[in-house]
Amino acid sequence: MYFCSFEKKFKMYREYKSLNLPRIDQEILEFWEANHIFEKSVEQRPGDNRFVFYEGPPSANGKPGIHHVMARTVKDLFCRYQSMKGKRVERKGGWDTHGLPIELNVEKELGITKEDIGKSISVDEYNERCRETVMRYKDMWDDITRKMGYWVDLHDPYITFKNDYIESVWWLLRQLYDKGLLYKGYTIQPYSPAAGTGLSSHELNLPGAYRDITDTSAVAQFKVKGKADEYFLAWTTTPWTLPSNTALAVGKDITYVKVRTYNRYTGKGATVILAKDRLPAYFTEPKPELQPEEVKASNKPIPYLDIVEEIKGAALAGMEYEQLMPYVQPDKPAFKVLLGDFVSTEDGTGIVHIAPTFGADDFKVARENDIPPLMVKDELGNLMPLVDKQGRFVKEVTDFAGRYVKDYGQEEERPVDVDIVIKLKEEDKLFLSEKYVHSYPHCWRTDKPVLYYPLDSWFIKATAVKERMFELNQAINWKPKSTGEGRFGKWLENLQDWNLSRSRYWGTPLPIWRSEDQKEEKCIGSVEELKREIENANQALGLKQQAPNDLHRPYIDEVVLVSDSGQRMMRELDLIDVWFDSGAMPYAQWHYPFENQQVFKDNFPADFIAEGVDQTRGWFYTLHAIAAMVFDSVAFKNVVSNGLVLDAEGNKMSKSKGNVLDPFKTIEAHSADVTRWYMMSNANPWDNLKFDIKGMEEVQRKFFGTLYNSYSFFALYANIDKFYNQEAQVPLSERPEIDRWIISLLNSLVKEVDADYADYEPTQAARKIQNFVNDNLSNWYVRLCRRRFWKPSQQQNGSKTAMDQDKLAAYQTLYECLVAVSKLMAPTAPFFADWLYRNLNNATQSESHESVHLADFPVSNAAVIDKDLEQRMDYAQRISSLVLSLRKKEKIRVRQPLHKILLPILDNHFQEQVEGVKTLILSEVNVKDIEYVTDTSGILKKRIKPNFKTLGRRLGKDMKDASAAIGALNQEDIARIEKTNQYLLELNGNSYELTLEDFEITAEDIPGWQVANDDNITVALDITLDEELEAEGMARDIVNRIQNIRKDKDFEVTDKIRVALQHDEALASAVEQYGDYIKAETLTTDLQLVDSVINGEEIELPGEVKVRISVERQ
RNA sequence: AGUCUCGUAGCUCAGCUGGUUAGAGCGCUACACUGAUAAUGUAGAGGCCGGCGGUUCAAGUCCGCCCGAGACUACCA
Repeated sequence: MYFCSFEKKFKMYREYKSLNLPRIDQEILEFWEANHIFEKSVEQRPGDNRFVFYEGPPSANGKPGIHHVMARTVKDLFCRYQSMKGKRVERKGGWDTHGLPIELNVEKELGITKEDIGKSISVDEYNERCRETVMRYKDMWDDITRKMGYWVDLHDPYITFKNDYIESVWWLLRQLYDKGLLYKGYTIQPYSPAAGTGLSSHELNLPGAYRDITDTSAVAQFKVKGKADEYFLAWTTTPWTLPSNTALAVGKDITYVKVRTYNRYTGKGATVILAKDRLPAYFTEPKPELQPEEVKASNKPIPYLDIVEEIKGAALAGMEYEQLMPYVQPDKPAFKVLLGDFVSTEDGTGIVHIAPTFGADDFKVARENDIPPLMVKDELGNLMPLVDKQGRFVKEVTDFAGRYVKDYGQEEERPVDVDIVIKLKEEDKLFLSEKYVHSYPHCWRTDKPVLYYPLDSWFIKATAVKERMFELNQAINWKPKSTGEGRFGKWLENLQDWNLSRSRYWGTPLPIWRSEDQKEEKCIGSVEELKREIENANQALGLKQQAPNDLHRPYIDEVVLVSDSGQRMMRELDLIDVWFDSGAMPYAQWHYPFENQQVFKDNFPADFIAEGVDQTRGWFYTLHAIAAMVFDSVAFKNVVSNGLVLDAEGNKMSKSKGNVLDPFKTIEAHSADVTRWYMMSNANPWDNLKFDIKGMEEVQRKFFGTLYNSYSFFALYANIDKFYNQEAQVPLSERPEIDRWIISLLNSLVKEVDADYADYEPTQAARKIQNFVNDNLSNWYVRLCRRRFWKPSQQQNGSKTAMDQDKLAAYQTLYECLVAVSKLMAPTAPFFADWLYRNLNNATQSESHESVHLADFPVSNAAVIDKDLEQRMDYAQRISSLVLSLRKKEKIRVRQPLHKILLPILDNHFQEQVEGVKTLILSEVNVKDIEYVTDTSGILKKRIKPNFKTLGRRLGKDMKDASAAIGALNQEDIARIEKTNQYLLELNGNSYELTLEDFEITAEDIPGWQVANDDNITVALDITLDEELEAEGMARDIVNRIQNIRKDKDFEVTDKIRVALQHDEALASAVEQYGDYIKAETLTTDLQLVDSVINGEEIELPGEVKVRISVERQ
């Protein structure tokens, strides 16, 4: 692979035909693996200086997508950075292996539904299938992990279905249980009567779950207690819940009115109460003479007699009313008006009917106000709501007993809602009934409507530690901040208890056993305890049970324990929410507290985690909640939540749209580094990324291409000159301005990039590196210094060619920059960075690290940062740019030297600064001199503007006029202000004393010259030519043509040549005066002007001169 | 429905605590350069800074409302 080595100690710098990034990926990957670079990068750092990272476990049940590359780039980058900063960064991998998606997957593959489990397939068979499925794509995940360069330890990952893991989870649950934070309660959950199962919100969010259906809505009249003909009006889209009504809710600040009118169905007089804002929805206008006939049976708003009273909702609270449909009596006082913050006046009447058994809000507000739900006892004596689990009314609701409350395919004359409405109408309890179209959730499996139904569940009383969680969150550094304060903070403020229960099969079983009468229970916190309890039970109940080898269902369900009073206890059949599994990883990954107590202590809490924003209420929350509740601690100190990866059009990538990008193909085609760099540099990781291949190509060309070019350039000449960084460093003070400049910039860059990485700002870091490489290193430093590298070293003592100091300085400077850049970019583009570093360092052996990832992050040297110098070079760049634009305007080629630049100067410092970079500017733009034009010359035309910042505050309203007045000042005024440093501004009767700093004065023009401006710099160019300049210009053109020929003929850069040039008047003085120059530039040993050139080629020179020239290798 | 993010040139993005010609890169067009050459430089065209209203001497920037895109959470009479 390496070229011949002529000095044994050094290898040459590797040179390439072209940049092939995917091959670099491959080569470096092999190198890392063969030499265990990842392991070394961890182990070489001391254990008492850790940076703790938690890997959020992916599920290997699905294939990795491009968004995973995004999330993992963020993770990898900061870990690599901290590694280079000297931290020991262990990264234990993990797999999330439980949960509904896995079960659904298996069911789909087996073509079964949940009901089949335990019937057509046994639970252990089913779980076995889940266990197999779970790791289905593990190889693919491992592969993408390698290929994208994500360093994570996959040899010993934590796996959530392992017994040890489950045991730690049990231990955590036991801690919560002991703190009284675990309880069983019932709550209103989506429930599918047709499928006989509760549904998770995940299932409700499946596409197609919400569909528009037409329901019969009713506005019912609830009779106010103790008043004749006075009613609360409440609207419902589910009349079947009216028999279960036990309360009404109003808004505290909503204004209600009492309206006298007639019932449209019965014609009876009625005073109805509703929100004032909702009046127009039901009534037209007051009509004191209104007759009952006028309102008859219209579905439209009706007139009313008058408004009797206005009342705030707060004043209604506590009022009682008569039960609307008295089938079942409550066991406690009910039928009261409550205050609910969810009440709005957007639709309905502003009064909400409350059926605590069939609505989440209803349930909550009723419980808070101690209003009972309406329940009956089933045949076993258990309480149940007025609708059974099949979705039918219980027998106690006599009129409708046995009827389905929604459409479950039953055949009937009318929906039960309609019959209820008819009954209310007959009883003078109906104000209005209408058809109503709304979106309603359906069970994705049976396609039938879902009911909100009270179900038993186990909860974690998260609300009890809400404040503490909020407090702890204040200490977490969120990226971006808004996710922590907004999304996460708000979530914590409105925290609900955590519903842990899942009635499923493949998950961590809830370790709670209950006696049959439900009065005694035990929570098991370890396998050992389980064994002990089994032993007890065996003795007490005469059983021969053994602790199961697998803690999953169904084996664990078979375990019978015994209560303190000697009753049999069976396990509560629930599994726990998989999110608890992942939130438990800080402990369970180490099998804490059963093993690894010290390891855990060393690794808790995490310094850093990162996942997608969608994990805010997922993993981020569960980590936080468990740490807060069990350890009264944060689980992580810094968290980066990255946004989504969208397609180029900004659509979410989804399989159904077919716009999913295969991460393998992307990486194979464009390399991991381009993918990573593109993702980090294009937008902040927390913003959504519109993933566009064109953007990737741009990154490849602009950044990697340029950096590669810079390296190739360096390698080409360093090999020729045998520069292996062995010489003593040329002191900075002895290096040219431009070297000191790039070194200064480099050190500024190091400082800023270091700070950006430390602050979890990868985009800032990437952009700064990119900017440095493209604009400063390549387009300025290398471009301007090219000839320093290829000019021949000065002969010393006639024989020995030692590199002269200027050339050496150039090599040392460029080398230093390239090595530093490789280190700065290493966290983000680990492959290319290592390739670059190793190409450099393998040749020079200057550092002992075999990989850039084992090196230390560069340290900025404040002593070499020279802001004045940086500004100087900025002037040089801008002035050069202006001169070039003038040349272009005047159509004068750059090879034609010119006499001078005129540069107006406004202060001495500016002149000093420009003087420092004068030679640079002159050679860049091919001009002989700079002439500074000062004020005193009197030829400058100046422009004056107010300084809005200083004046704005003082002048206030007069600012506008001041701006006009100041703009109108003439050259003499400006001169006077500059001289006296004061100006009295009279405006609108006010006078203001202004000083120089209240103005911005710029030189704008030099009358009679072509000028160009850039902000506060103005440049003019002297374009007059004389013979000598023309001769020099011609000489340069001749050099140029000879160089082209050299290149056409594929001469080596070092080949010496002989040149014969056909004589022409136009060339004569050029060759005469600049012959030596031409020879030196082109490595010509012999330059002849001859009458005719037989061989060779024709060249064209300025002035339409055509001559023949012959160029021969010596 | 609520919460949060985003909306600036054809595309991707900068625009700090409000300060007066709104920037960069890419793309496009033209020109130049040619010992980094499947590179490089210069110039040009291209913007009611999503809309409306407000605060202010001054708004891309602050506030309110609306529209659009997206995410999450919830599902409501």
